Amino acid sequence: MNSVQYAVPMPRETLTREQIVQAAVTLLDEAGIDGLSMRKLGQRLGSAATAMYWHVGSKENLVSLACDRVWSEVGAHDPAELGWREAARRHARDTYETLRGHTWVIAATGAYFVYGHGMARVQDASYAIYEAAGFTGWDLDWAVNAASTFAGGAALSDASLDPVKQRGDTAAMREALAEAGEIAASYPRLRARLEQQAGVDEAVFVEEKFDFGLEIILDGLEARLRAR
Amino acid sequence: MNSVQYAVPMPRETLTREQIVQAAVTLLDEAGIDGLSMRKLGQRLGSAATAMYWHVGSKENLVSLACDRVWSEVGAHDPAELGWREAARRHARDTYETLRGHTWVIAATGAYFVYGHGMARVQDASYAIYEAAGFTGWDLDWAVNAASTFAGGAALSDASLDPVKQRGDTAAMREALAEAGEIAASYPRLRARLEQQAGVDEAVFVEEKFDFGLEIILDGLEARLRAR
DNA sequence: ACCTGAACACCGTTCAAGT
DNA sequence: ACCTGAACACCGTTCAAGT
Repeated sequence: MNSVQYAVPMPRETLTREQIVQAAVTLLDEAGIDGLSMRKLGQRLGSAATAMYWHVGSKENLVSLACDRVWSEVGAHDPAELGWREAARRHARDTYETLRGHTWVIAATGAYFVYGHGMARVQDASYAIYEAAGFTGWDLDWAVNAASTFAGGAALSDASLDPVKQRGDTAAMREALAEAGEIAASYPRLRARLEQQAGVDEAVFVEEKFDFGLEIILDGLEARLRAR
Repeated sequence: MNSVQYAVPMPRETLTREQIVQAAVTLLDEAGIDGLSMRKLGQRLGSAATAMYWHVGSKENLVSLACDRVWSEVGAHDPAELGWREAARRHARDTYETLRGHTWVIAATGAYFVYGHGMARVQDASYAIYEAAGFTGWDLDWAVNAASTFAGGAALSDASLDPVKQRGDTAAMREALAEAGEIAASYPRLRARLEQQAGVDEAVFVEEKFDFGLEIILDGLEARLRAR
């Protein structure tokens, strides 16, 4: 009579670390770094908020895992096949695009300790590219750093607009934006540039801006190689 | 008999917006972005946490004001006096050093909308420098962007170690660091570089790394100017 | 092995009330 | 004009207890 002691666990599969991290990424993409809470995440997964602790240990670790999952999206670009400069170009663009799709990674990186295989693999790939270019020793570190710092900085620029996009419809936010515009307009050079930029397609603008900086850096690195 | 209706306000000066922002910067420097709370701040200032709302409106606005106070620390570097390249160099270094002293600005920039006169002044100064170099139109925007994106990216790199430094003494943190080391060591190129870098003075390392990247960018920009 | 619920010590913010 | 205290709706995390 009590052969079935409790609900059979058949249709209700057990929670997975992978599943939790995936849900966290989705929630972060939708609601930003402040939009993630263990309770909201639990609600989405249909379980208690505290169930997650068994799988991921802490919120910090969960965010770190989520970041690493994003880093894993960055593709591989073989310098032997493409030539180092083209591989470097694609690697940097790919990194930037990936971070742009998950801007909360920037805020997370500043607030939590983030490191994992995804990020390490991207770093290693970067070293492979600049090694193929001919850099060795400290110059190799510097070259890798110049390119990836620029990509990270570009992502930071984008991330700074994220809080606006996240709640752009509130009155307080519109007011803050208007105030920022007024401040910028009170500096002659900024006003002139804003007038020039008005009405330009932002997507194209951002793309060209990134490509210009990237080519500048690749030019500079190539000049260093020749100077040897 | 009731001529003194309540405590005379003589020695107890009134709270000031300036005072609150200053205390917030100090607290943020000490405890990082997660270390700031309205209650802790109120405690430091000897008043109720809710007293701050009258002066700064919200935590978001307070953080924005704190960031702008940091931006105000960046100095002015006159291209007419120093030459554009030296002015650009000092401007970028100054920006980087300032952000390095207040790494929470990076996390704050990703989580809140941050803009103010301090930041606008730094941008305007940057435009002045690259205008003096001879850049005009969109190239001027791109040149300003290349340099400041690199400085921001370098600050982001530093900020990523901030969570570790903030609570480096905990067992969980040491474990996380050791795990990160193990991960990196499993990639051949990263392991080789880590072995090379072991025992090098980190301060010098960081400085040289930044200078290399900066000169690369300035080289690249100068080449563009010549190509016209 | 995996999950729940209650509990704890925190948060940001609002608002009526005080001086 | 400026500040307090209580209150509200949230947090992350621990832990005993359940299945």
